Amino acid sequence: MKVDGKSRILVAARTVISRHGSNRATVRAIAEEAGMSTGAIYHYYKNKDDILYDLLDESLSDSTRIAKGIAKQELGKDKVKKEILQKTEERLKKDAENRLQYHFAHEILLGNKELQLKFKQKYKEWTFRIEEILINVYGLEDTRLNQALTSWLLGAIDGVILQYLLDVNDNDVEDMMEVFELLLEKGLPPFIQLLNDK
Amino acid sequence: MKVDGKSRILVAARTVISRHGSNRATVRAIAEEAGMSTGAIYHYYKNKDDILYDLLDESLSDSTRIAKGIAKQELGKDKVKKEILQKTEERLKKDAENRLQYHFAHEILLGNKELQLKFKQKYKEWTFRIEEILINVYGLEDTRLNQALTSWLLGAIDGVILQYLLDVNDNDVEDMMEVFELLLEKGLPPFIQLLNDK
Amino acid sequence: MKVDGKSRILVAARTVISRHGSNRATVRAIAEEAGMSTGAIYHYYKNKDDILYDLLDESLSDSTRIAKGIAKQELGKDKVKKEILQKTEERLKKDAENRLQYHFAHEILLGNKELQLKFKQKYKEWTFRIEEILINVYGLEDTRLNQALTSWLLGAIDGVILQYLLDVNDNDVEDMMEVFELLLEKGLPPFIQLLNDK
Amino acid sequence: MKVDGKSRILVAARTVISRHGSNRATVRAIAEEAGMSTGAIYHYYKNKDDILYDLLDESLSDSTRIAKGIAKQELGKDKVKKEILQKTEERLKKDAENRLQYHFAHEILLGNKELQLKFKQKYKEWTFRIEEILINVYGLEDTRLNQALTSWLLGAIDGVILQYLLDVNDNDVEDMMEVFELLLEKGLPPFIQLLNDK
DNA sequence: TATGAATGAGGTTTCATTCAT
DNA sequence: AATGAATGAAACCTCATTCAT
Repeated sequence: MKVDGKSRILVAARTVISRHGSNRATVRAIAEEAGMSTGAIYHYYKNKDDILYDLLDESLSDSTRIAKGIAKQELGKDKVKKEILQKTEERLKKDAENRLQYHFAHEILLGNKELQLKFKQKYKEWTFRIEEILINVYGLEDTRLNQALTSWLLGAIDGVILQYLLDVNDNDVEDMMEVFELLLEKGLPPFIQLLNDK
Repeated sequence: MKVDGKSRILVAARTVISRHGSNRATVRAIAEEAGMSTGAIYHYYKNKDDILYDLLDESLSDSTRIAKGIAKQELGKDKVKKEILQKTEERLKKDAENRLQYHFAHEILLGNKELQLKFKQKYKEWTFRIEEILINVYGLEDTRLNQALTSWLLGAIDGVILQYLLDVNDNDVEDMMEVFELLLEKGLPPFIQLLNDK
Repeated sequence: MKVDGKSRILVAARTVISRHGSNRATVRAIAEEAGMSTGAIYHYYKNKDDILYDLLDESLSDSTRIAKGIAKQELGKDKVKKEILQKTEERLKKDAENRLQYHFAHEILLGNKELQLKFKQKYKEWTFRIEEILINVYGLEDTRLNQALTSWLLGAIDGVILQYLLDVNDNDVEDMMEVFELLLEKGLPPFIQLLNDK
Repeated sequence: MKVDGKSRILVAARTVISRHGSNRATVRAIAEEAGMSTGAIYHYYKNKDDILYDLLDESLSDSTRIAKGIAKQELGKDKVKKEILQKTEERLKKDAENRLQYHFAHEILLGNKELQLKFKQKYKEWTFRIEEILINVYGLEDTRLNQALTSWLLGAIDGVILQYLLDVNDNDVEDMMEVFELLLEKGLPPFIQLLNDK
């Protein structure tokens, strides 16, 4: 079955961006990886940014699907926690995907407004899903600090991912997850109670 | 008093890299900001990367000094907590400095080994300082998961900083700090107890 | 009724080249406008230049037909003058057609010999027609400067058309035509007498 | 004496643009002609258009200076006419300069607004100078059609220049000038009288 | 020390043209 | 007849770095 051009380019771009040590994700490099000429790229995409957008869309959709999946389930609370633990562990290990996301972050830092907007939108959705879970599973009430709490949780995961990408975190993922599990099981419940009581 | 060349260049580089929207930190831009010619830059530095290294050194030293300062103090526990809160709040607000650090992160992701090593070294030192504080202030014992815990704490702060840089975190810094304070005051003690009991 | 491929391409090319603001008349643009693929273009034409040649032929034939039409008519002198005035006014207003002609001019300036030859041939014919009219209507005799006079007349019209294309001529076409009419009616007769007397 | 970079580039650009048969005035070609690398060009000019603007400025300033020079002189009428004839003849023969101006015209046709504005401004000034001359030398009064008349005169010259550039005008410049002289000497006076009487 | 002109490799993008289907 | 994916050369431009002065 022939794979269509856009898909090939996206796969190649993802590969190139993720490749450790890859100097830069140039159009030339993407084209080479995709096995086409640079000109061919422009047959499918108007410009380089458009490739990035598609890639981001894909990448963000994945994350969102997972977040939604967990939040929407009519599972027992224990199952939800297990689900979160598993997905988080998987994410810590998805080097390529994480590398990609930080590539986007860098683009945004360089001033790419369009990318920033897309990212912000998705981030809002994620915090919303997390909040949903905290409410359903942990009994979080509607406090003034709900959003701040979810931001800290999301931030912690992102921060640890970055540590792994930069290779400055020597802990086994299993150890990190053990602490995380303890947090979810025993740490969060009383902490959320504190917030509710405020 | 004449400021020496290297200092001028470092200040200029910091400014240029941090400048919001500055698309690229070119040698030309740094030279211009420093009020010298591009050629002059190469009198003081062998190449552009060397500027980065010095800058990273400076930047990391700052952070380390703060961490050391807090850990070494023979202060009462309350004072230490206040110190941490204040420094953390300050850091969340130091846009330029944070932007700089993520610039380094990006360079490392692109495969700059030398930078990576320096970063790793410093990161080790930070986690050590944090652990020290957790031991002195919170009575953390020598558990197998000490390092994982400190990594989560450091990661959370880095992750939230990144959220602010990317402008995807709409919470006031004050709200974020309120949750953080609650964590330090009421959340951590029982959590550390759990770890000790394991 | 099916329109044959070449015609469709010519119409499309004319449209694209003439389109105000159209930055470039690419084969792709022509193909799109013609509702076919780029490949199809090359079924009908060996290369892009050949399209231009055909287009020029068409365009020049139009002008020539008009010139011939006026010259050949066994009309009264007044009718001929009216005819000239009307056709000239029409031409000043045909933005698309004029834009096309200056596109050809540009190609010639870039060194396209073939185009140059075709153009030259047609230009000769036009000056011949104009001369014919000057002889029949104004009684111009066979002077040494006949050709120079016709060149000035043709040149004036071309120059003014260019002014309009470049949007540097703010006069109403009606004002321009009023002066032109005065020239044809009252200015040329004595001037031609002068030439005859030389 | 060392020639400064901008001058060298301008001279080279002028040469390249003017060169008959030159396929296109690319930055590479200009750099080659100037004896520098393409990168060096960008040391002096932000982009290619800026070179064009400088070139146009120069070119237009020349024309304007000539127009001003003629108009401002407190010369006798005969001297002014001689001056006009001489300058016009010179211009018909300046192939390189004329080629340059039509290159600008083409850029404007492609939609370069900035260039268009500069051109329009200068064109206004020229028509003003011509009108001045017509008033001082030929006694033209303040009629409604003054501007239209000057546009025709300017247009005629531009049109004839284009004929020469395209090599479709086989007349000797001398013959063209003879007709032009006759126009200035004998043709214009009665024609302007007609306009005044309207 | 210092300048800034110059290089050259490499970036993104455009486009006429070819060719398997 | 027709498609449209693909090529490859060449366009403009950027930038770390070198070097004569």
